[in-house]
Amino acid sequence: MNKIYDPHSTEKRLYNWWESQGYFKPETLLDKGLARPDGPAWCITMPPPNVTGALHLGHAMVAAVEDLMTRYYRMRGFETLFLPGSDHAGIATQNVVERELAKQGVTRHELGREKFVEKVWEWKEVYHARITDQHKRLGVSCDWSRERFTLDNGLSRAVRTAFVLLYEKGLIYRGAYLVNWCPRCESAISDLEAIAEEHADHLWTIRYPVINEDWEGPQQPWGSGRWAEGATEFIEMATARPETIPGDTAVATREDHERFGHLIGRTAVLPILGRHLPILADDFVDPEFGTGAVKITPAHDPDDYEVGLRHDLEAPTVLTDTAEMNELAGPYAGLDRYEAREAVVRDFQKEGLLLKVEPYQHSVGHCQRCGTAIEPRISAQWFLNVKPLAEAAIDAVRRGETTIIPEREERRFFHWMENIRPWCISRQLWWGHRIPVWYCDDCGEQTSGPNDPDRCNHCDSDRIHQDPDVLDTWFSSGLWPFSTLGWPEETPDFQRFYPTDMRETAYDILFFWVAREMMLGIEMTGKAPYHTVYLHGLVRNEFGQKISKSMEDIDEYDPLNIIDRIGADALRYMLLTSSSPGNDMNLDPRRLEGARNFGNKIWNAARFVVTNLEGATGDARLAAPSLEDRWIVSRLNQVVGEATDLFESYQYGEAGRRINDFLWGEFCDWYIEACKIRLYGDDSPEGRAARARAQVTLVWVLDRGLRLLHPYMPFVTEEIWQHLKTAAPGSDDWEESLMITPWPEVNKAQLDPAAEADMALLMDLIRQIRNARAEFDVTPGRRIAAIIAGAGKVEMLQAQRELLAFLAKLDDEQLTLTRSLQDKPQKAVALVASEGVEAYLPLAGLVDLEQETARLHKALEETEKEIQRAEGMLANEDFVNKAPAHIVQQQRDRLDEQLERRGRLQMRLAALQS
RNA sequence: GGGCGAAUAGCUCAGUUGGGAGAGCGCUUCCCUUACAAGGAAGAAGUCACAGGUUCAAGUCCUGUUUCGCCCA
Repeated sequence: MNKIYDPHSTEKRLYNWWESQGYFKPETLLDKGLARPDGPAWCITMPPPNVTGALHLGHAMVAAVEDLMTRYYRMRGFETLFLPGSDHAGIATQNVVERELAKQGVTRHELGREKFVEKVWEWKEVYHARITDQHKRLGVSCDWSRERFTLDNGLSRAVRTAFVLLYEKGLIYRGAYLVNWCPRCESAISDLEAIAEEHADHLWTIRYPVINEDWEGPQQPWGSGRWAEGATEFIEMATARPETIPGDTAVATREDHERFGHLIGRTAVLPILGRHLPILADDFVDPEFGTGAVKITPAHDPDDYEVGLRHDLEAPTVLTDTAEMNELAGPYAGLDRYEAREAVVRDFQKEGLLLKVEPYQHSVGHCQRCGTAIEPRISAQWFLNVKPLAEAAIDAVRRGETTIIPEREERRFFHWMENIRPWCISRQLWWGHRIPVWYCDDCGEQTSGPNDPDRCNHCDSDRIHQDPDVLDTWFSSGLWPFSTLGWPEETPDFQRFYPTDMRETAYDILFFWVAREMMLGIEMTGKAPYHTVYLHGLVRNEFGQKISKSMEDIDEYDPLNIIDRIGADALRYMLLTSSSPGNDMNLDPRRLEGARNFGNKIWNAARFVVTNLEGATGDARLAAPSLEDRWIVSRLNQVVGEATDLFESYQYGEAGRRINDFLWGEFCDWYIEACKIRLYGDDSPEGRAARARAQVTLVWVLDRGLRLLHPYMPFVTEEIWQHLKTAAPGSDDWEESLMITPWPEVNKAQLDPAAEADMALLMDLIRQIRNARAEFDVTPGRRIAAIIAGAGKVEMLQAQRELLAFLAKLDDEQLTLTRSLQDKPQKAVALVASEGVEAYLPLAGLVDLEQETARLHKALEETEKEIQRAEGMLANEDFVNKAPAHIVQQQRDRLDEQLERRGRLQMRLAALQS
């Protein structure tokens, strides 16, 4: 084994080996008897990444958490399936490919639908392969033989089946409603995909003339400057969107409006076009906003759309698919929406109808994928009435069929679900699942069904054509937990693994995806698709900024670069232990190094163990376990119990830190050091027996420690474990690989409180001696004399004499161990441990009386503080009466110990001063 | 406007039925001791944002405030 662990020479080799051995496949677990067909199964489907580009740290987080879970359940003996796949990501992928084409000066329309879709498939093949490779670099143990893609035949069949079922139930319907329209994508998008962004704009106050006895309408053409000549009454309103004026069909105010209320029922004249507009009363008008009157443009504003429905208004659409003014916009036809805005304002000014311009901050919806300002627009689209599905999903979470972690996300889930609106599922795109509905050119009716029809179901005409649009990507993603398992077929996988166990993803797609999976899962299968939703936070950079492709140091945050630099294990460990569920993480490169160092530390611990196994027989029976053996075995069992409990409650960060603390802080820092006595001991029969005992225990503890760490750092632990397996005697019955080795279980018989207490005392004593050595500037290597009064612990100390001398660097020949001391050495450092144990270090020539006195005073002060604290609590009757007995007892014990300690320190001080 | 989260050591973060404040990095001193300098030994460092309250006991529970961030409308 090399002195430094090298991930580069390890990771790919191990991954290929694991995969070639079939360890990622549930069948292999059954074949090897590691899981049973009648035993528990565990299944998670991977959130399918988009085939648009490369994986980022968010994906690395997904991979790390899900693979951790998977490896844990696999080791626990579940028939485990981590099912991978990717998403065609309709609008996102289409955009990316369109941008590529634009570089060559080609549009998709020039290419045509068929050719364009071919191009997208080419793109998909390249990036899909890349993403798969990247996932493998992260070490994910998913079953690639079951990999799925949302446009696969099987999944397309699931989409078709789901659509037809919902269509036949009447939950999917087509109609013309106001939708969010992206004029760049030339497609409708759902409410969730319209991202509201604050925008610095203007608010224009304008006025429309009102017909009265003086004025019956414009006599001069628009643009003459005399259009409103003669008008004597006006209604004023504020608008941020003057370009939509040609679409106005009413003006609204409130009945109680001071200036305009009396105009209700009268008729205003729409500038530009001269259309007659009723002046309406509607409570939606905010009297505080603008002038207290608003223009109503039902086809281009959500609020106005509602007003239009209430008052049965016409809703002329004045913008084209690409947000240019159409022929209904009169003189502005052909202008882009922003050019039109300027032109309209200019003309209003000219006609004396513009009253005021103010800066105005408001939020504008933008297309999630291309950032273009969306245009609310009336359009014929397909909708899914999700209301009843949402109710079932809410119910499933309320009943606890599905639990969301962290819990607060359940409240967000409920809030969104309770206010859900019909989901616009059609997209005017070319990349995706084509809507399985055919229109009849003769009777105009629709035909849909599981298979492509030849004829109209209604009039039997063969003159039918399919809807050109495709479905929202999230419609197919929403079927993911069961479509990937074979649904709608009752496949063995579906029967075995559905409902799945876990949905793990970032909280920012709770609505986009989890909500849809819940709704569609329950609707299609009658069961919630998983019993647990675990949501992790977003990965940000060191300064809390969202990591985006435009950042200068973006390469620093590329998971592949990080893996190249320090290995996948370090990245995984850092991601898994640096935050808690649902909370964002600021990635700190220093933590990455810490994680790498941890892996290297364990590597070197293993190197020590392995290199000290030469000549090992594996027969420990000839020597009894030492104190440190009993201690480390007891501690290992404790940690196994804690880690398992933490895993079961999804506290992976805490579990990872506990495992680290144990391996580094106890196994490496104390146990390995203690073992050196026996490993480097003599070759007598007793020496050999003791060595064998140490070797067996080292292997046993390291083996189990590696199992605990494996889900976090799969590569380095497997590599170490293989070395250990090769070197350790009696390892013939080990599994071939750590990843299929059982998760350790607590053996209560191995818990040894007495050994833990004795070891704690020894460690305390050793630390105090080391501390004194440092304080009195003892040369690090020098062995010093010591006199130890062991009181009731003298036999134990006697037995651990060698250990004590070795770890505290005491000179064995000058080490005196007695029960009690009559003549205490004057020129010596005095140390007080628990259980009445005292130690004196006669550091000839080094101990300054003054310094020692000061040191003792400081120790005394600390003890006094402790005593006051405990006495204060125990003097409080309420505490003694109301606190649980064990807490009170704890304080009493603490007080006794400190009182005893104080007594000894005082005696020592008195002795020094006499 | 409504909701949620965060505020703990110089930095990045843990802290789960309420019971003596933790880690990594950084800092100070010492050590290339035959597992590991990506290391070892010892140490310094926090009014747990602020103000109230509940409780024998509050970083932890409740109320309010401030600052930052997110979600929804």
